[in-house]
Amino acid sequence: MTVRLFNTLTATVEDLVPADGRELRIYACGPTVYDYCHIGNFRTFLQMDVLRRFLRQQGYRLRHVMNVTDVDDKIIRNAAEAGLAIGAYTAKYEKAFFEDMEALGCERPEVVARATENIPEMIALVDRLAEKGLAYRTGDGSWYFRIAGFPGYGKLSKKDFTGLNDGARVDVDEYDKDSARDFALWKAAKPGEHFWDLNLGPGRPGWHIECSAMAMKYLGESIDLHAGGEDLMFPHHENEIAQSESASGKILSRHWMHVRFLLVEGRKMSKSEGNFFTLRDLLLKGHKASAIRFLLISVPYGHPLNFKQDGLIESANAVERLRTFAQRLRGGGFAEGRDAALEDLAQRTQESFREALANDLNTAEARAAIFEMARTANSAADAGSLRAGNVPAMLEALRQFDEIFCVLEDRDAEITRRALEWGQAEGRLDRAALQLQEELSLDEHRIEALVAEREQARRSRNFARSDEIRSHLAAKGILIEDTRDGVRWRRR
RNA sequence: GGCGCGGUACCCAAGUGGUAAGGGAGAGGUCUGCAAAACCUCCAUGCGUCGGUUCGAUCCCGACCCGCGCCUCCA
Repeated sequence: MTVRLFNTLTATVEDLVPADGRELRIYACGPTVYDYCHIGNFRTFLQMDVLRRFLRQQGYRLRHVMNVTDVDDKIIRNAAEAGLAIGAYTAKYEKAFFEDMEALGCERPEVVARATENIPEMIALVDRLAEKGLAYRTGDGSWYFRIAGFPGYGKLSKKDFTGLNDGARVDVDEYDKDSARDFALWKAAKPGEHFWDLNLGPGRPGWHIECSAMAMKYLGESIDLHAGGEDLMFPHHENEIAQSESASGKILSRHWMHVRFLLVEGRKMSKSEGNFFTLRDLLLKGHKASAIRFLLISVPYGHPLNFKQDGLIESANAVERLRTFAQRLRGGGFAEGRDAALEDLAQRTQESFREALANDLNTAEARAAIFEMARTANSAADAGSLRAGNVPAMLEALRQFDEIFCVLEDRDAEITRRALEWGQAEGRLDRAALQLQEELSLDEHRIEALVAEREQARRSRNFARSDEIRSHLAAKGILIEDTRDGVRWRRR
């Protein structure tokens, strides 16, 4: 099925098709590894994950490149403060980033490109621009891009730069630029700073050039899709377009996708507002990784997502409902035969799911289809009309759902344990986290033993003892359910 | 000031020119030793306000109110 996505460049929904008819070439802006990533960052990466998973499910072949920005002003500053080489400083955060991505169930893109490993390519690109008269050097040895030399500037963000914009907010530090809007391609090194000295003079790359150079290196001069958070639209992506298209004479990307912001309680997340959460913060508060993933992908990428911690509880409950349903189907015990209406439902669910995602990645509608199937199927199972022959198609619908949403398998306790280990090593465990650690320290054998003892008590109709065990476990976050097919336990 | 987005039930949140998906929470019920799970019923004559177009608008147009984002580093 052809996937349709809103294209920022044309402001319309368009088919996503590989230009070469074979492999879709995607470049997505990745993290700057100067700190732990926050959930706003992860909303974007998670939405990209949904996109790539769905594209592959629909038969697309992908070459998805994500950059890791491992040199910039903050990194240089923080590394110097920590007395570390920048590589040593960024290694820690890059590692944490991929651990977090793994915890959230994000697939690794086909190519992960580090800025510091592609400096020669960036320099070559600046050279090309200089040859065309679009890059110039200022008194301090920095290189800038001449925006006046690129007529299309502003076409992505729909900004008009033809007027007299200079002067509105002039950057006083950069007085010798030709125009206040001109942006840095190469920043001259200040004393004591890390620098590369090839043929542009000692310095380091400007932010935008890395993406232009790496997209070109790994995907070619013209790609199918370029994506990132909405804040990157301007100036970052606009500047990439200016650099790449000036150098190559070709369109950088035919399609542009921007993930809208995640807001916290209706406001933009920022450290100064105190509404700033990293993934690790949330895990240590006891939120499940699956709930975080489910919440962050449940609102379609084209809408802002209003994040609240209560939403995570709700999402955890919603995920649990689907897990319970899947378990029920797998548990079997249904009468032979096949109900035609339910067979039809399973097919329709698969179609609705696929169609919702193909329509500009409408994850909200896609998940609604699955919940509808779960409700009807549960109801039928209660009534006895769900037959063994209906199970495979329903499990297939769930499989297709989980290939994208990736929340049914329960890895939550393990992921939280890892976060707790990290928190302990970093001295970041507060009372709530210690309580959580205590709960998770109860191992499965011990739980199973207590559950068995409770079963024994129940059989001899010693309900006092049975309830005592149940409430003892409940206090440790373990919920026990007696079902027709025996006992089942799970963590709150 | 410029550009843009959004205001849908208690909360989160899709969506459509023909009368409001889904999830969570809540209330009542079925089942259960009791719970839990699951299911059933209830929970917006209503989709920011006011006009307009239309046989008909939450969805189109206009004005207004409110909230937010970008325009500077930022997913």
